[in-house]
Amino acid sequence: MVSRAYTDGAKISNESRKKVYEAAEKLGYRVNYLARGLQTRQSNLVGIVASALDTPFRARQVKMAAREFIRQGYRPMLMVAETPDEVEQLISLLFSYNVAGMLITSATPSSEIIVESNNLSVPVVLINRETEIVGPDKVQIDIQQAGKLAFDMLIRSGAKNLAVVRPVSPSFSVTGRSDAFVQHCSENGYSAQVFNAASQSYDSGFEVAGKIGLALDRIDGLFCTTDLLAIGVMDRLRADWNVDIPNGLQIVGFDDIEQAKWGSYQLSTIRQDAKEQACAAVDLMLDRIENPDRDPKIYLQTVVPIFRNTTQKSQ
Amino acid sequence: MVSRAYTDGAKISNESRKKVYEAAEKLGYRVNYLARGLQTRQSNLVGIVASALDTPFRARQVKMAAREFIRQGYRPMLMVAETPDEVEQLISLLFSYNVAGMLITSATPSSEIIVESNNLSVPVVLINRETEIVGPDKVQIDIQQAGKLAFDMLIRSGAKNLAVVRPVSPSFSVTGRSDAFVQHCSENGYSAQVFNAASQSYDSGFEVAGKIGLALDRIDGLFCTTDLLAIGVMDRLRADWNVDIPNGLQIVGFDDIEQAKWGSYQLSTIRQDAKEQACAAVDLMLDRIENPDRDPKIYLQTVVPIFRNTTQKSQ
DNA sequence: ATGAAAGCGCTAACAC
DNA sequence: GTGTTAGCGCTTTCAT
Repeated sequence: MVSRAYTDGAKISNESRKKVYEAAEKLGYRVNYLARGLQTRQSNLVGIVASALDTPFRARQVKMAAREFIRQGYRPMLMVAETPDEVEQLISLLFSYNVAGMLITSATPSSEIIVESNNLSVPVVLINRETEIVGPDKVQIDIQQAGKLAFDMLIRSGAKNLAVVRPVSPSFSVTGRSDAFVQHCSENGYSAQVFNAASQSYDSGFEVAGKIGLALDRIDGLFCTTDLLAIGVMDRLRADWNVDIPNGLQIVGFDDIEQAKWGSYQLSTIRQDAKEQACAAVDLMLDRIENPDRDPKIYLQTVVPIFRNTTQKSQ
Repeated sequence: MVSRAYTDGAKISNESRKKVYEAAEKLGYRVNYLARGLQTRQSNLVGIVASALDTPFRARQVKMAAREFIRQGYRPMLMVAETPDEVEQLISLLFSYNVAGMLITSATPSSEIIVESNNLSVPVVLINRETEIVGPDKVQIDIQQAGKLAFDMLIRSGAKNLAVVRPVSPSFSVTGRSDAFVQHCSENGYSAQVFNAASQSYDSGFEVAGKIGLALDRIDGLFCTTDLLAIGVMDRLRADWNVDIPNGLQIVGFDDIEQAKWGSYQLSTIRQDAKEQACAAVDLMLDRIENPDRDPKIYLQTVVPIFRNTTQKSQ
């Protein structure tokens, strides 16, 4: 009886429904969605597994994903995991909550856990992660395009001697765009010096800039694979080597985080749209929920050039 | 039988337990925590209601809270709300998921919803929000101490003519610390000019710096109520007025976000520890869950001075 | 349109 | 230590 009042399209008179609502109001009654889910055998809980949540790009990505999930009637549980081990554990936990799906934007989970998600048939979508295991849908930037774009931006702005800064630890998206850049350079008859940074962070950029400073006479165009790296590099290069950017060195970053616009940097960069990414990911998941047996899809995201003041005006 | 295998301290032989586990492994069985919660009438779901998740300080705060919840065996649902209306809606939603409690770090919810949470007896903890309604536990910075500290830092560094930048829209924590600063100035025989910024953001800082630039001859010490404001102010003041910081103007920020350390800023600031804040909040909530009838508590957080390069060395 | 009963996956309580 | 049963809050089905 009460149940029908809260079920759309159930057979109940408006009169009764109104009565139920009034009584509910008085008693502070709420439908228990968890119990409902038990019966209907579906859940509108989803999981978001993320690392480095306090990093500008990731924060934006997660915010957008959470909003979109909520907008679509799903409730995201937030799992923040830094290490691969943690990722595994938390994913495993999510299984026990009967999540309708999960979105992963952190370390890539191991193949076993992906297999498990296949068996339990909970949809997984990976953002900017690579894995050979089939099953999960994926949202990825077009790393080839990204590499080409970085090359084009620097060359068209007049740079001739190229270099790239990338984190040491391999990652589909970040070292991937570096590789694509290098490859594109050599295909076009340029060589690119590569600098390895410890991670993707500002600090790593600041640190590796020590090495870049030493090589300044052989470089006039630098692709930094994340904006944070770029900003760290800029700060160090200006402070310790008094480098004039863009006249002494041109820099292109990647991500287009909020800070790239800041007056001290005005970084020319390549934007990956966090909102588009997040929405694509939840769309894929919802689509998979409706249609569990379809083949895995990849949403390939196009990346766009943003010219600010760390590159020279192209003629 | 199966149930006992997964219940700590249940009467079951190790042998049986092992058998159950093995069978579970083979079948891919998982305990359904939602169903368990239905029976035990308790849930380890909690809600985190946050706005401006893509802002450095908030991102860190939410990350820490989520991690701490997970560590303690709770599962946070993330609700991102920008407007007060959204906050209400999402809180209301959370009630239907039988959350064990909720942590709010966004616009302050209206009193009705607080009353409702009291009635449903779901613990609420507010971070840096004020409300006259009793019920919720609170974690707050000590705004009096904050105001005094900002004053002391500037005065001890040799500033004589003080000013403060604050967002127009009143907020317990942010305009509160501004008010405390102004009050503390006047108690000590100083006057403080106040500049109103549109919001707490970098852009607002950048914008209001237009007005500050005009008043530069009457100011040598500036308290910016958030680091983002401070950074925006610095960028504009350097670019358009060529101000020498700290020799021409000393600046103290608030929060100690990651970017405050960056080479271009090296902002002297007042740190509120996001991790401490988050942990205090979840502690309060868990304590309230165990002891639902205790009186509301306030955790008053002490704030600490960080001297970098936007203030002069005190003698 | 309404009432009654069964059952979702689980635990608690009571027998043995 | 183990088997059985009732019931958490809900929806669904089958009567009425």
